[in-house]
Amino acid sequence: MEQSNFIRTIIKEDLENGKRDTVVTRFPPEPNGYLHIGHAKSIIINFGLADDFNGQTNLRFDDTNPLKEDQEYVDAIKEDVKWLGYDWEELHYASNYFDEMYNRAVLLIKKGKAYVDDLNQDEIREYRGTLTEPGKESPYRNRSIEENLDLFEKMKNGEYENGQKVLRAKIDMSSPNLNLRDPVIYRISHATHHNTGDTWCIYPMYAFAHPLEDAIEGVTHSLCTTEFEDQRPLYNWVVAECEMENQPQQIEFGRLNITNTVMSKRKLKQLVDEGIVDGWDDPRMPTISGLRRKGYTASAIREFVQETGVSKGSGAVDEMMLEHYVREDLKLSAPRTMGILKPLKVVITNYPEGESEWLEAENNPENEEMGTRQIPFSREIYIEQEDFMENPPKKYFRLFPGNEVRLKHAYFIKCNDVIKDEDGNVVELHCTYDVETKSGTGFTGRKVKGTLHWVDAKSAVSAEFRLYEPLVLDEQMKEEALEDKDFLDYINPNSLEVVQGFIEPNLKDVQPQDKFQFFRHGYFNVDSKYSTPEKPVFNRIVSLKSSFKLNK
RNA sequence: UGGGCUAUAGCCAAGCGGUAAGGCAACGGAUUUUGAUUCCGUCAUUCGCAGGUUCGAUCCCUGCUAGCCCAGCCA
Repeated sequence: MEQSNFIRTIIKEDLENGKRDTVVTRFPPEPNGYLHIGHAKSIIINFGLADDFNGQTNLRFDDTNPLKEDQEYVDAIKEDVKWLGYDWEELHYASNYFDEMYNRAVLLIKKGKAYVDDLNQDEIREYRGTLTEPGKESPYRNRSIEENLDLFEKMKNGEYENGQKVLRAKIDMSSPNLNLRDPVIYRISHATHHNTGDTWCIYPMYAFAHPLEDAIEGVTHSLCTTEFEDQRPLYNWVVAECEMENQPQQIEFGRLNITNTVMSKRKLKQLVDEGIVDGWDDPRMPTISGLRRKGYTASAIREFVQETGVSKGSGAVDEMMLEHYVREDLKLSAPRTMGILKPLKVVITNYPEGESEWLEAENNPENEEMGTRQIPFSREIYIEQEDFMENPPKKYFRLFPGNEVRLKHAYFIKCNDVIKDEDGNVVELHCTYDVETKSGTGFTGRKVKGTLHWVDAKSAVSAEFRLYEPLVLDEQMKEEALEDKDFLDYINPNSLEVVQGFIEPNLKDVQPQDKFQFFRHGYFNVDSKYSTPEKPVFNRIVSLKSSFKLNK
């Protein structure tokens, strides 16, 4: 059952009442950075809606500003869209329409609907007026059509410096909608474009270019975010005055916000440029590539976005919801295994020295098709440091002196002695095991409250685990407003914790992007950048939910 | 304080004049060799507020209030 939302309703009506007989959407990123999960929402809405109505979706690079764009971003964007599971019908570049756009601008001039302005940037701003006061007309506003044509051509021919002249639409300097106060539609920029090279030195502005791109491609429903709502009258003006055959309809939806998540390309780029993160695909980044490297699956992202809905609201979705969908997705597909993040050695004093045995373990008790594996067990093992307390509070089910617990897939052990170093730190535990309690034998003689995961010390494989927290926390960001600080001053110092531990020997050949559940720790992904055959590196995708709270 | 937009549970969100879907979170309880999962149950007599229209209003009208967006030669 597909969810109901206002855009779907509009499209359905357009189809039913004959306003449209097909649906064409487009995903139009500017190649000036990597895609983030907010873009994923746009992708899913555009491709999803077109799919549902047997329409088509194009990928179009909105590359009208050579100063900020780069081929690297074009490539990354294509990869991310594909990885999310979508195939575009046609691939376009706005820059391929520069000739057409130029001609349409000339048409506007000929119709007396556009003029070349000599005002500089500051003057244009002053003449624009304010939110509450109307603007005033530029002294160059009433140049003759011939002069405008001549000047515009000279702009194109490179006879002026950057900023010396612009082409403006002639609309209404007193409009309450600032976008209609003679918006600039072409500026001079002597810059090399990633696609058109040095062919052009004038480039169309978004407000002029975007509606033309949509119209040229026959887009029916041009879906964008709400900050473009005020541009809609201008969008329609451009389509009409440029006499475009197709008339796309712009519809705006609320952008995706997630708690404790930076969702601004500008800020994300800042984090990358200043080296605060390890590139656009740093697992802490909300980029598609970052989420992928962290271990998120495309289907989890799709589920999340779909369940999160489409509306015009501007609220923030709880990050817990994103985490929920990746747990849900990996629950049956990720093998469940044991990893020790912060090891504490345990010697089982009554286990024969030099001996070891193999124990059978299910790979996923909720998915029997995943089969079983054999894991070694012997006299010395590692358990988690936090699974032992010398002086536990009430309701602590794990190990403490005199207490007996179950070792997952193995035996019951009881803690007898605590070995400490000179500083009083617990460095080793001496326990005894009970042969009769072996897993799978159906032993019911007595019960224990806790089950611990463990790894055989002799055969354990060293591994690195990377644990993440949000890069910035909303609570701390609130102070930013009060204290006039940059958001970089609020980077969470605990956003990355690296620990060295152990994994089961049968995990020694893991490959990048392999995903596992380590019992009680959560879901992990083999890092695609730092993991090596000698030393696997695991990124924690998400922890398991836990109702356990240590109250001291 | 000009214009545009939005207000439904702690969060996201259906609902389109006939008496409040769903998901996340939370909280009980059962099962459990992951304090996980699973299961069962609880969670808006009321839809920002105040009026009005109507037999009947979350839905239509009016007026308030709150929040978001707009003064790039960015997109």
